[in-house]
Amino acid sequence: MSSPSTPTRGRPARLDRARTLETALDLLNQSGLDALTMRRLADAMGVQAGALYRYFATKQDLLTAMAERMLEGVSTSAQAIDGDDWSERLATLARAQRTALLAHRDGARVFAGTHATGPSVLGFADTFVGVLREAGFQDEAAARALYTVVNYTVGHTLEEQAALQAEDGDPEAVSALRDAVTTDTYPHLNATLPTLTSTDFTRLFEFGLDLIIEGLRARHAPSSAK
Amino acid sequence: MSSPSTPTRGRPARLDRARTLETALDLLNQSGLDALTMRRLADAMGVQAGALYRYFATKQDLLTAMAERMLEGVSTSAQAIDGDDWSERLATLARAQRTALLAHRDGARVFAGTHATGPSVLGFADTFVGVLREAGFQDEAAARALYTVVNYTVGHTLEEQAALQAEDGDPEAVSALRDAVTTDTYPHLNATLPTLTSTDFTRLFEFGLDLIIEGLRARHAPSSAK
DNA sequence: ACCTGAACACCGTTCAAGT
DNA sequence: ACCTGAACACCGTTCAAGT
Repeated sequence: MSSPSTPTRGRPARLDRARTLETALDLLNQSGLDALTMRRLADAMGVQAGALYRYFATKQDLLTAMAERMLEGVSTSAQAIDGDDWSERLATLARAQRTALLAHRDGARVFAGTHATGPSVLGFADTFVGVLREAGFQDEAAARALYTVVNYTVGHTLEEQAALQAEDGDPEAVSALRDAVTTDTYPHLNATLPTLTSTDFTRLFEFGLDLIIEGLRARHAPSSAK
Repeated sequence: MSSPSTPTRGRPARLDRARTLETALDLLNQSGLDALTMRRLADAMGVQAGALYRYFATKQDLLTAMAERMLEGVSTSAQAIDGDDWSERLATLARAQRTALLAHRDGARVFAGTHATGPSVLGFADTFVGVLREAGFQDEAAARALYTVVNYTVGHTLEEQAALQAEDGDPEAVSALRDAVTTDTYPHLNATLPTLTSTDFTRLFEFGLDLIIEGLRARHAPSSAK
């Protein structure tokens, strides 16, 4: 409860959780997740690698804190839009999560690889479930819908950021798919190739999000039509 | 086209892509992705680590081949169920993908971390898009629906396998969530806690899959009501 | 042709010792 | 109290040299 970060009478610490987290997120944006090592982070902080372990028990711990930090403020984005119906508020929340993950290089990979349970993540989840419960959905449906939307959003953004990285740096992989599909072996992929290789990820995300919300609407038994 | 694996007159090779792939998947099941190193795989094959690079250019290459291998046979599973309507065939395909990923430890993580474009993956995609096109969906909708379902399935299974690992080995994390939620800070999470912490992942997967299919049904303009 | 041996340039993590 | 220095036990990848 008081180990580091408590004001003491010793030398002022060159390290602390908040500054380290900030530097780690900067490093992530500049170099990507694969290049984010404890040694490089320590270097950026002007310190030896071992010193980081006074503030983060493991690298996984650091990544979890980063994931939590990335979602800071996402839940409030939907409260601003009050008065809208539940479906629009849900869509706003999902879009806010995607945007938050996209805001950092490999953001979806960091989030998917951790199990953050800080106030940002829990606040987001609570707001999400609240929107549905107040709209008259059953508790079970509301909780399951949270997972559906979050898992879809993370899955989509994972794919989106992977595709963005494949574009620059490895353009062979894209044309490799094109070549493989351009035969009579995969007639349906061939026929839909323009859409399959489209880079309009926002449109793609909206399509799936709309399907899920439409599905929710179908099982919506309005008790109090607010 | 003929470098290794072609029958030659030299010593019989102790290594080849197929056997190495098999061993890698076994090792994955036994020890998990984090313990799957080139050195340990080489050890299991009775060979030095460097020798693996005659068959796989990089570790990423090996993982991609593993992902492709994992999805072998998933597309045929839906062809067996002929005569069903498009929605049931779609659900069968999605379930088959989840099952294939669940069949290997960290299967979803391997799949999400690669960009496999082999016949298993492309065959699956072609079958999926074909079901929708033949049901009368527009090309654009069919292609986008593929991404929606696949991204949802991967996102869900990623979460499912992560939760399974968190259960045994790190049971504090689960109760940590319970403790954090059991306050008046997150009233909606508190009210839905039983569903949120349920381990019936099949039911959870079916819920989201059903929402997506219901959403597709809503925009289904039947041209030929087969 | 296929594999070994050894190296290169790294990793995450720990911990006595310094200040 | 906070950080250094150095070590431990590893990594992925390359490549001359052997057989």
